[in-house]
Amino acid sequence: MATVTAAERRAEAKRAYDAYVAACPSRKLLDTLSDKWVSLVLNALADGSKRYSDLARTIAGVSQKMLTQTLRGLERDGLVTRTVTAAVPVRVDYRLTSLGESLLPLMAAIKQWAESHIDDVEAARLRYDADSENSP
Amino acid sequence: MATVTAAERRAEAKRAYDAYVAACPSRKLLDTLSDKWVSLVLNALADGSKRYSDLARTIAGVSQKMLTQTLRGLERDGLVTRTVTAAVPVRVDYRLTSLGESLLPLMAAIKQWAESHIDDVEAARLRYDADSENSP
DNA sequence: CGGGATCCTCCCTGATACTG
DNA sequence: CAGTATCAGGGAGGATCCCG
Repeated sequence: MATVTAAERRAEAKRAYDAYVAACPSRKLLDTLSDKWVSLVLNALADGSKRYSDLARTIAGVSQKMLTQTLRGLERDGLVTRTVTAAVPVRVDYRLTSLGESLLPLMAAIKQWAESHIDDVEAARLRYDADSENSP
Repeated sequence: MATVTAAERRAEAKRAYDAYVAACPSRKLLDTLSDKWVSLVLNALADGSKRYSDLARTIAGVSQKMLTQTLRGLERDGLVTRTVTAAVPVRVDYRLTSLGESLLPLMAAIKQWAESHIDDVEAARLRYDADSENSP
């Protein structure tokens, strides 16, 4: 890589995806990944396929509308597969694709970080709010 | 309201934070971390402190309202520090705290994943949309 | 059981203007 | 420069009803 001209570097920089650019597709993808329901759904599918009702039970507080909407988006983006088993009653299973599984460790890490650092954050909030009372 | 026994309360207290529970503080923290601006701001502060205007320039498309609001939230949660330098004109610098730095690798990984897998996702979308045209 | 369709309500967000 | 204040609109998201 010794002979990389400045022009080549400029061309590369121009071509590479950059999530800081508002119009860049990767920025929009980052926006969708930064959805509260996406991270929870992906984590919920960590250990194999789950039925729709299983997901709804695991992720407390999600409305069926948002769950369906989130799953549709993930399916469209190739992160989960949707399998309908014709039976009575109908059975629908969701499972991570290999692409989804490549993302899972990152989402799991975020979720875990939130659960293990919430104490630090709440302590910081108390300090911040206490300071705010004295200034105005 | 159901009666909650002392044993139940003890069991609840003993249980670790679980982001799947809607009322759990860690769930709310996960929600704030799952904010499109939060991930971008944290990434923008990766290599040292930055001024307000630097951040606004780095993160294309953010309104000053949302940037300020996001920074205030991050400051309150103890993820960034805000330093005002009395001068003309005023200078305000933002920097990650150690807590914020512990989160940075995770956010950077997400951003990088988005930039490197956007092609796969767009391909999946084309396939999904193509299939949808044949069914209705 | 697993949604689709509808309605309705905030709040997120984007301009715009002003200040220290 | 680094915000604060205010207003308006648009879409995200919840609740409800219904169907295959």
